[in-house]
Order: sequence, then structure tokens, then C-alpha cells
Amino acid sequence: MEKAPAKPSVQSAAEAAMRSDKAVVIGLNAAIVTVSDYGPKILVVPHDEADGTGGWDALPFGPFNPLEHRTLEIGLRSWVQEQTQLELGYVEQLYTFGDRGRHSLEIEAPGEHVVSVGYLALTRSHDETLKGAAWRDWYQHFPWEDWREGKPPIIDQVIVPLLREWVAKQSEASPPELARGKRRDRMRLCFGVDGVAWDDEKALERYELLYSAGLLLEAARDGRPNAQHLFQGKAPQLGRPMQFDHRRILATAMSRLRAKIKYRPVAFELMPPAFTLYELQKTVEALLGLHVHKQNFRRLVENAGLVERTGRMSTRTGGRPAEQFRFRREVLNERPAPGLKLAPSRSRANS
Amino acid sequence: MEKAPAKPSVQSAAEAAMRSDKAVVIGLNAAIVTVSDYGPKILVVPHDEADGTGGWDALPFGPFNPLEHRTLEIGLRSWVQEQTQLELGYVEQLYTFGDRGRHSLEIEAPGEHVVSVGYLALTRSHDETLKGAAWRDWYQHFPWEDWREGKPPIIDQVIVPLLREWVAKQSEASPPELARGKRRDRMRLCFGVDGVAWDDEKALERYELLYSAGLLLEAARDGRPNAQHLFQGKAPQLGRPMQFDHRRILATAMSRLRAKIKYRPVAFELMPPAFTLYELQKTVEALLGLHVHKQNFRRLVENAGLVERTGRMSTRTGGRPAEQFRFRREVLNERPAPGLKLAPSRSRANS
DNA sequence: CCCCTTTATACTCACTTTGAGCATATAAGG
DNA sequence: CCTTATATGCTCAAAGTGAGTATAAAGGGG
Repeated sequence: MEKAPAKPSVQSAAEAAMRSDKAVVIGLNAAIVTVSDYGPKILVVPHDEADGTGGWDALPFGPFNPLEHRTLEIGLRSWVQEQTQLELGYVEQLYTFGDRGRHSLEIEAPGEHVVSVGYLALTRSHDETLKGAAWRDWYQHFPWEDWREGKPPIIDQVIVPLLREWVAKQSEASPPELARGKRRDRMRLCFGVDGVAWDDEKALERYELLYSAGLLLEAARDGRPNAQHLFQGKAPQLGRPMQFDHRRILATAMSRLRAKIKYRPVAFELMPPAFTLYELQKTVEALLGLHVHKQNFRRLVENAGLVERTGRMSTRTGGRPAEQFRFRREVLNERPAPGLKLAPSRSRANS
Repeated sequence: MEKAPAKPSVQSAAEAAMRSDKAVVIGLNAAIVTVSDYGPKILVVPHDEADGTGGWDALPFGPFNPLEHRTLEIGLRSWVQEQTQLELGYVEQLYTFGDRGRHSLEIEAPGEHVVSVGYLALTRSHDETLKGAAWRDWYQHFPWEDWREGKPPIIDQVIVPLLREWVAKQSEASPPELARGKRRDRMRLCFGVDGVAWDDEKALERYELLYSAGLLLEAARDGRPNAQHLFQGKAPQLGRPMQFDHRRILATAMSRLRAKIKYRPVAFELMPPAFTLYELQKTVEALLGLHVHKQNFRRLVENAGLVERTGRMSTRTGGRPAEQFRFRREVLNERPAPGLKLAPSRSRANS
């Protein structure tokens, strides 16, 4: 832009549009989430080992065609519907990534650029065939994020030692002691080292940290010099990688969903019309990767007016039959719509 | 897309990139916020009345050039710096809007499409000349959002009556009673009618509601049929309109900032190195458009460890001198970074 | 100098929320 | 009739929150 600043006029914008060096293609990427069998699942498109992409999963995605669809979200819904027969309920835009060399290195024709817009979508579980797509437990891609059975061993056994090396390493182009301190703080806050509490919502920060420490295969693939040793094959694999920047988008989705579930009633998008509080709790726990205190969870859900009793009982596995509840849609019109704010239970006794 | 679904391969994406009907230009829009004289200010580029755009303000914006800048945010920082000499501290991506006919109607050359990415940026106040840009109190664009002097009269005198008409109006293509109920609920939740509490974070929802009710000049400009009467000139003007979808982006910025200030220490990005708690409070109140309880505000800020005393006193206007504080940057490395969670003070006595 | 206004700051108090645990109830299966 | 599950009701202490009282320290006008 020459000096459009003071006057970003109609002409200058139109001119800009004409200049092909500013033209990009928008890729719409969907992180479609469900919970089944008490496990959080993400819809992926698996690839053959043989096709040169290393057999990595991808999120479903498609280009945005501005002539065909009035908004980005309409574009997304339309081709997800077309490709997977899934009717998405809840859809939320996550973030727009334009990083050169990150998602795009292997996808772009020379002289072209792809900017990817990530979306989070929630859907009830079901078993229809999905035209080659498949549900995958999202903790396969993020094994360090599942604390439901206690702290995942991979953290203390693999991640923290590798990160300590990275902290100790001289970083280029900044005062060494300062840089070390920053790296150490990042590690502490992300992975709860030295008494810092685990924060389930930091999934994205953790992914970004592991990426910039060169511990993820995506970093090696993108050509980051500090990650090239991963190609030697003897380094430990941290979670299942994905194509392009899709694991980053999934991490964004996890962070956003884990945060949102606490102040908006989005968990119910994943539940069947009637459910027991136990099932609701297990769904929430699957997403958070944490156990919550059972009695307090019930108190919260009931006091917030989020559910109402159906009177029907659930003949379920295990102990005493539980009453079935349904989501009280009316809450959306009462209060400014609450969520499931809950602390993880420290002890394992009451979960 | 034909059936890329099952296999969104490298080829199909590259092909897509080549097809010009999918090429778009990305516009980067910056909502640059500061607080001065206890008023929240937004940086705008004013336009002459005469140039056919109606003399509307615009946010600074520029196209993203993927060849020149590695990421969207770098692109944004670079041309903001270039145009305004402002060095932005805090920058956060807000949302990506692709709505045809909303921001774009008047900007696009035929066959071209602009997708706009909105950013929120915070900067300390200063008085440099800004090459034709100017700071404007953001409540000029949103007069209903400023409750610091009590409920803005425009709500009961103008907005709610007009919205009631809109609620009563037959809406097309849906069961009338149901549609009416939905419209009524939206009005109630957004504007706090019938005992619903005012929610300062709903700035975006309120803007969208007024837009779809046809009460904003932008709606008329975009050709919405229910807003055409605004061109007759006798209808009341609800806030100062902006070019393209810029008021929508500003509303997004307000909502995000009002929410974020409560759980991240972003308010300090707007403060000078040393400040009194009174100044901090006034800054927060300016952004929230609400008064907060003074004593509780101090308790919160101090207990959260967000500030530390400097020992210096402020020789200020008014009463007893106040001690100056500074932001304790270390909090960022202790807890997972708290904010200023505070309830508005009901009474006006202690604000 | 005294009084009034203004802001600063310390402290109290009732009430709610939250984290944790105890106790009992009701099923299934041996 | 045990044991093992899960369901559900209830208590309790600690922490947090909303609102207010009380006192301190400045300036300005008489």
C-alpha cells in the first residue's frame, strides 16, 4: 500500500484485490468433535502410508468459494455435510492461521498461498459410515493431555527431560540467562513443573511449546533446524502427528472447548436427549482430561438449572439405577447462559 | 470440490489455489484501543463528507501480502507501524469475517472478494500526530454501551421501543408465535429488559441484534430491506456508523476486551509504568462502561498480587494523595495469570 | 485557622460459593 | 446375605464476594 492509510479508499482496495501477489486461497478446516464410550473423538481423514505423506491424519477441509457461499461458516457447513453426511449443530470459528512454511509448505503451488481458518464443531455420537473419515480418540494426538488416570507418565519420563535440555541450551541472539529464564517459565507454566498447577485449558500453549522446542514431527517436517534429529528415527514420538497445521488447529479446538465448557452449556451439544448425570460427567471429564468431584458436579448442574428430571430411570450397568435428565434449553433465555465451572477433584475418591 | 473429501490431497488443494474463483484478498483490520482522560478511545481514519462514503470513520486497514509477511500478525504490525508510527504492544486476533454484501459490497471489484480479519490492539496513550488518523471515544459509535453515568437514556427512549416494534412484526417464513418469542428473548438478554441483568460483554450481540432489526445505518447501506427507512432521514440515528463492517469489528473488540480484562491482566497494557489504583480503576471502568466498587477493587488487585507499591505518592487533583503502583510482571510466571474479575457496583455510593 | 469537599485506605460483616468428605440408598451377582 | 457398584442427600469449613463504616490526608474558601 502506498499511502492508503490516511484514506483506504474504494479504489485502493479494489486495486489491491487485482494484484495477484495478494491473492490467497482460504482453506476451511473443521475440528469435528464428539464423545463416545466416554472418550473424546475427533473426525480425521486417514491417509495411506504409501502416498508420501507419511500416513498422517488430516482434518476434513475444503477451500472457501466466495461465489458459492455467502459466509465462511456456510461454506464450511456445506462441504462438511456433503463429505460426511454430518449435520453439525454447534459450530464456532477458532482462528485464522496464515503462517508461511507451517501449514503451507507442502500444499502450495509456487506463487500461491493458503490461509487456513479453523473451526470447532460439536456433534452427537453416531455410527454412520463416513466416507473414509474416521473417529479417533484425540488423546492419541496429545497423550500428555489426558490426566483422567493420573499424570500421564510421558510427561515426567519424556517431555520434561527433553524440555530441560531445551531450557539449558544456549538460545541464539538474546542474553543467555534471560532467555533461559523465559524458556524455564514457559515450561513451568505449561507442564506444571515445580508446583505450578496443571491447567487443562493450556493445550494450545503446550503444543506450541513442544513445537518450538523441536520435539514434534511437524516441526521437523516444516524444516525447523532444532527438530531435524527426529528424522533419525531414534527420538521418542510425542503423540500422533497430523498433516499440515492440523494438530495445531486441533490443539486450538481443545483449548477453546475446555475453556468454553465452563461458562457456556456447550457440553449438552454432545449428549443424547436424555442422559444420566453420570454420563454427563463422564463426557465433561473426557473433554477436560480430568476427574471432577461427583457430588459437587451434581450440585452445580442442578443448582444452575441446566437440567430437569425426566422421571425415567436408567437401567444401566453397575450399581443403583440413575435418573435420566434432559437439558433445560430455557436456561439460554434466563440468565446469560451458564456453564459447568468445576475444579478437578484432587483426590481420586469421589470421581 | 468433487470428492476431495476422503483424500484432500496435495494436488486438489493446489488445483483449488489455481482456480481464480476461489482467490480472495485478505484485509487486515485493526481495532487499536487506548484509554486517555478516563475515556476509551479507538483509532479511526476519518473520511470527508464529500467523497461519497458519507463521512464515515474507518478502522485502519491494509491488505495482507503473503509474499512479504510470514504471518498475518506480522503483516498487521508492519503496516500499522508504517501508517501510524504506533508500536503495538498487545495484539490479538479477533475474528475472520467473510460475509458477502456486508463489509464487501462497496469495496470489491466485480469478481473479487475480500475476507477481513479483525485484530484487537492495545497501546498506551500518547499525543503524537498520527498522519490523518484520530482517536475517537468508542461510545460515540455505541452510545448504549456506556453505563458509567447510569443507564443510557437512548435505551429506554429509543432502542427498546423500536425493538418492541420489531418483535411484534410478523417475521417471514417461520411460525409467528415462535419467531416472536425468539426475537423477544434476544431483546431481553441483550438489553436487559424485564429484570434481566445488563451484561457488559454482550456488546457484539447487541450490535448484531440492532443490525438485524434494521436499526443501524450499516444495515440500510448493505441493502437490508427492513432498514431502508433509515435513508428517509427522519429515523433516529443509533450511534455513529463506520465504513464497511468496521463497527462490527469494533463491537467484537469491545466484547473480547471486556471479557478478557476479567481473567488476564491486559488492562496494564494501557497504563503508564506507574499509576494510582484510582487511575487503574477508571481505566477498567472506561472499558467496561460500568462503575466498580472501589474498596473491593483495591482488595482484588492487591490480593491477586497484580501490583506492587512504588513508595512514591501521586500529587493529584482532588483529595488525599494516592500511592503509585506498578504492574508486577512476575505474576505472569506464577499463577496461570489472573485478571480483574469484578462485579459492577449496584449503588453509586462507592465508585 | 476552621470547615467543607475530595479522594485514599483500612477494616468489618453477612452471605454465597467452593472443595471435600460422610452417610445412606438401591441395584447386580455370587 | 455379603460384596461391589453406582446414586444421591447432606454437612462443614474455608475462601470469596458484595456492600458498607470509619478514618486519614490533601486543597480551597471563608
